[in-house]
Amino acid sequence: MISQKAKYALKALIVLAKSEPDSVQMISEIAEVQRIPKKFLEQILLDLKHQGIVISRRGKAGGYLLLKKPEQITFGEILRIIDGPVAPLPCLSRIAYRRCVDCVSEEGCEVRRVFAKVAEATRDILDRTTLADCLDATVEKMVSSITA
Amino acid sequence: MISQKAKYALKALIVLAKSEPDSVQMISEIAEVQRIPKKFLEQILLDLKHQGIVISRRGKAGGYLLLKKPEQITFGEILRIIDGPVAPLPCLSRIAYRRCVDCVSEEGCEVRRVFAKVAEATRDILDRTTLADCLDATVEKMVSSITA
DNA sequence: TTAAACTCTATCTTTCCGATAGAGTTATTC
DNA sequence: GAATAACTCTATCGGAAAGATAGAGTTTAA
Repeated sequence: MISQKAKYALKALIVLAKSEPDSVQMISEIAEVQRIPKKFLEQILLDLKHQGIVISRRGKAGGYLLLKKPEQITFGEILRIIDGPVAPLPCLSRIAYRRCVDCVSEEGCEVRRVFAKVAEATRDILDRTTLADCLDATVEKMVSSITA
Repeated sequence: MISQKAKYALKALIVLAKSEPDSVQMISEIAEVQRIPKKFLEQILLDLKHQGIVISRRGKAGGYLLLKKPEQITFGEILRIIDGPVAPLPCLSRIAYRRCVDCVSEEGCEVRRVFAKVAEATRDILDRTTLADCLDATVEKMVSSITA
C-alpha cells in the first residue's frame, strides 16, 4: 500500500501538470478540487519543493507550479520522496539498502529472490510512467506498451 | 514494503516445505535456524494454522507441518493472511475493496489507473510463485518463465 | 499597509508493528 | 501417574509512523 500522503502528492502534481504551463495554482484551490486537507497539502508541496519537483511563488497571487516538465517527473520519483524506498524488502532497496539482520545468506534467501522480481516489475512501471502519461487518453497505450 | 512478520512467515513455511513430508518441525527449531524470535513465531504459525496453511501436533515430539503441498501454497496467499491486501491502493484490492473517500471519480482517477498496472504485475508474480519454487535451483527458470 | 498567499515547526491522536509475558492445554515418556 | 516438552491463547507494551491540525512567521501584490 502506498500512503495517503503519496496519493495526495501525485494527485496534486497531476493538477499542476494539467494546468497551463507557467501558471501558478494555489494550495487552497488544489486542496478543494482534490479533496485534500489543506494544511496537509501544504506540507506535501513543501516537501516536493525541497526536492526540486515544484517551485512556489509567495505572497498574493502566489501558488505552485512544476519545476520540470511533466514528461520528466516519474511516479517512482515522487513515491521515493514521500514514502521512501519502493522496494518490498530493505535488502532490495537501491536508495536505502539495508541488510536483513535475520538473514543468514543474502544470496541463498528464497524470499529475497522472489521479491526481487516483484521489485523489478514494479520499478518497470513506476520509473517509466510520468505525469505526462496522465494528461490524456494516451495513457492506456503508454502503459500497455510498457507491460507488453 | 512487506512486514517483518510476513517475511518470517514465508521463511518458516519454506523450512517446512524443505523438510521431509509429514515430519513435524518444532517452533524452537525453526526459530533458531531462521533467527526468528520464538514467541513471535508462535503467533505467526498459529495464524497460519487458523487459515489452514499448516497443522500442528501438540505435546512432546510435537511441531508443525504443511497442510497442503508446497505447490499449492502461493506467496500471495501467505502475504494476504499476514499483511492483508496486496494492492497498492484500497480501491484496487480484491479481498478488501474500499472506495477512496477523496476520489471524485474512480474511473477518471489517473493514480488508480497507473497503480492498477502495478497491482497486476505484482499479483502475476506473487500468485503464481509457490513454496515449491523455493525448493531447488529451478527457481530461476520458474520465475523467469512467468515474467517472460 | 493590508490582505492573501506560502513557510516552518510543533504537536496531537490513532493505529500498527514487532515483540514479550505468562497462564493454560495436550501428549509423550519413564 | 508425574514430569516434561511441546503447542495455545490472550493480553500487553514500547516505539514508530501515519494522518492531520495549529499557529506564528514571512513575503508579495495591490
